[in-house]
Amino acid sequence: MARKKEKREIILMSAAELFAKNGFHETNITDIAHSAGIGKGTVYEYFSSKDELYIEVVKFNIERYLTRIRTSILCFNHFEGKLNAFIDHHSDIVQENMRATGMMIENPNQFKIPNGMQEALKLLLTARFEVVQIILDILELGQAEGRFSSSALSYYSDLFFDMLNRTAMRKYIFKLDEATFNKEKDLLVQMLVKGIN
Amino acid sequence: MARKKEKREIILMSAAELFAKNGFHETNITDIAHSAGIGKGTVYEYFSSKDELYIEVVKFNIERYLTRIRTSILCFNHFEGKLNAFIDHHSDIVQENMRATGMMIENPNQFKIPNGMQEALKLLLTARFEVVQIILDILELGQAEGRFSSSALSYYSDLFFDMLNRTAMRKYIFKLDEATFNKEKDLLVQMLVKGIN
DNA sequence: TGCGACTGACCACCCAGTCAGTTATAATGA
DNA sequence: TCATTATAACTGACTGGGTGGTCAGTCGCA
Repeated sequence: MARKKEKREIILMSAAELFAKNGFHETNITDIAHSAGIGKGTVYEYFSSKDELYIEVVKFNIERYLTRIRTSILCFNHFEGKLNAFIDHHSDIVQENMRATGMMIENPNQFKIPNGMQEALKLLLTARFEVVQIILDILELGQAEGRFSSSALSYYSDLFFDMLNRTAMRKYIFKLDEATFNKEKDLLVQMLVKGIN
Repeated sequence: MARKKEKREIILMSAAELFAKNGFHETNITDIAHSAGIGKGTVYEYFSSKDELYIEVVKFNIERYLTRIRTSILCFNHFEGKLNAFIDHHSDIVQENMRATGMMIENPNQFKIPNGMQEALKLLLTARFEVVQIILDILELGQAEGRFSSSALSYYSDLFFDMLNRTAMRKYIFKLDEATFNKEKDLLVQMLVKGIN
């Protein structure tokens, strides 16, 4: 029984890696099975279709992301601590698996998704809302601390998610050294704090 | 002769529309041909493969986007005018064809692209650089006008492209009325101007 | 009448999903 | 402890559907 759950996890991890690296269409079930060290048929013992597997991978990634972010900011009580923890952990996750987080940005831009994948899209949209809500909570805490006053924190939260994401990606894309990256993170925070009206 | 070029354009437009609406994999040549009002074989008189057609569509979209943006900001001489023109026209283009511009955001996030499509990825990355350069020029103009002083305008330009894009997309996603959208555009500009260090 | 534009039936290939057959594991009993 | 059986887990050759690309033949214009 534990064995069953364990193997499911292995398939999920292999699929997550391949989907992340190559995308949905360029990943086939045979490759996933091979990467998980099992036969193709076995995949279908655990997941009823490629679409379902993809949805489960999305769920898996979202779960992992949210858990990690929520845990990381839990131990801070003030605005600055929470914000920095969020920024650092988000950056780390992007670094480790750019596409898994990228999906939250990327997929919601698409109108039509293959076959039964509307489900995956909904999950990603919901996940984005949850992340933005986390950011909003942090900003409201900052507001309560008198850092700024604004009636548009919701808009800024939404924007900030993309700003942070781009900042984290820049490190990867432009192969920035740690010092430059840290400087950009500072500029990001300053822009947020000073820019909010 | 003119006829030949004209038909090529028709195929390109049909393909652009379908790729934009449904994505690469969910668009097949038969549909493109049908939408262009021609037979499937004819498509291959003008384009050697689906990949090449996609690349040409990407070029076509980029060209159209850059031309329009450049033209729109040309007739302004000062920071504010140029910035607002850029914002408005970018928003309009996003509105008209969200995915065509979205591609500039979306695709560069992918590492592996199907078959001979690395070309398309390179084009999109280059296009993004060009847009960011346009923004940078505007910001430097603002700096020359004494609006702000910073040594990181390049970073802010890069960030601003995503900020603007998200702002424009919010209008569509959340079906914002014109007044709310205008308010968010104002907040965006204020955040940029006040947030730059 | 010749030539270029056009066509869609056809082919070759890919791949998700199936299933009959095999292997591992657990259960039972002597 | 081991033989036997039952059940679950596993497998990969195979199938069917979908689609990119071809090409022999048709059409229409000069």
